[in-house]
Amino acid sequence: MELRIDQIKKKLHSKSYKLTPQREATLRVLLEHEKDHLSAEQIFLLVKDKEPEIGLATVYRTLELLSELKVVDKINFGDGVSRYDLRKEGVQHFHHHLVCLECGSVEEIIEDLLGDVEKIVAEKWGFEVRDHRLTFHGICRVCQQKAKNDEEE
Amino acid sequence: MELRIDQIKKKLHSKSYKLTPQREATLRVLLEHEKDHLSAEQIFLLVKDKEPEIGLATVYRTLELLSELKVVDKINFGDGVSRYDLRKEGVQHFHHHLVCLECGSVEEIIEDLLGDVEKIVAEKWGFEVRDHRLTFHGICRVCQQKAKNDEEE
DNA sequence: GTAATTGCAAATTCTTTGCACGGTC
DNA sequence: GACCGTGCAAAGAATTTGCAATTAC
Repeated sequence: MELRIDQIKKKLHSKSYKLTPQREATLRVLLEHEKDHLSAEQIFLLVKDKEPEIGLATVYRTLELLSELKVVDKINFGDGVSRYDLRKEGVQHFHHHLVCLECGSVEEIIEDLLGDVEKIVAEKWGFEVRDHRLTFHGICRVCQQKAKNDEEE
Repeated sequence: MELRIDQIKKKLHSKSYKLTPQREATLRVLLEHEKDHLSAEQIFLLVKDKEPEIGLATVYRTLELLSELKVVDKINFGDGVSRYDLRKEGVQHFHHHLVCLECGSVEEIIEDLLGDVEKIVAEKWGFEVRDHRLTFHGICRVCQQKAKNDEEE
């Protein structure tokens, strides 16, 4: 984790941004909740535990900055809020998501399933792919099992 | 087009909703702009030409209703607004999008490129896919050409 | 007739901005 | 001391809601 923070610190410095305590606290929250797809508000509340003085606007500004540096990705699952997701280290493509329509859980797929598809898009549509967003909506394993159990009753 | 409206009318009635002039005008706008990914505001302005008395709230309520009936899909390209896209008739899956980072154009891919990927998700993650959202961000053919021309100058 | 629907304005929610102050090299 | 970054409050944008009046079936 310290390593990760250090890398990001260098990235900031290379563009003459500073790693302020507020920014570091925000980063730590993101690192501690890598799988959670937090909203700005949720991040703000968690950061407040470490840095009680921080304001919501600073969190927004930090997240925007980290987006710009490609440290986080801003995503949107169709509820009204933006969520922020740390880029996986060393993984070039943005990961995919499985959103359960039943329980709302969000699972991540780190593997890149779109290699072939991107090739097709490049060849057939002449489109140079830089990034992608792929989300599946459906029923997760747990809820499928639950439905099956309910039937048996 | 009249056929399409009639089908939707039946769908509404089957859930004891009415086809009001406002709803019909909204539908007509959507049908006339099938490729355009309009925002609620844009739809509102277009509907106003047909039904000057309509209010923005009604458009929002209509779009929500049509979403519920799976007549339209609500999508989000990461700018602050929701956009609404008519479901293609007879096409089960939701189509994909190519968003150009340079000029902002949005192209549609109607073909389903995800058949194999959905199979993998079902087998490997035990996830029952109901729908998907796939958007590629990159550089469109036109902007690639433009960049090439600029280089040559 | 009557339950559904509308328009309007006010309220909410999420996010951004203006600005004076504080910290850092 | 210039400049970047911050907190706060106010502004802004998108969407939702309450309600009295209206309308489709």
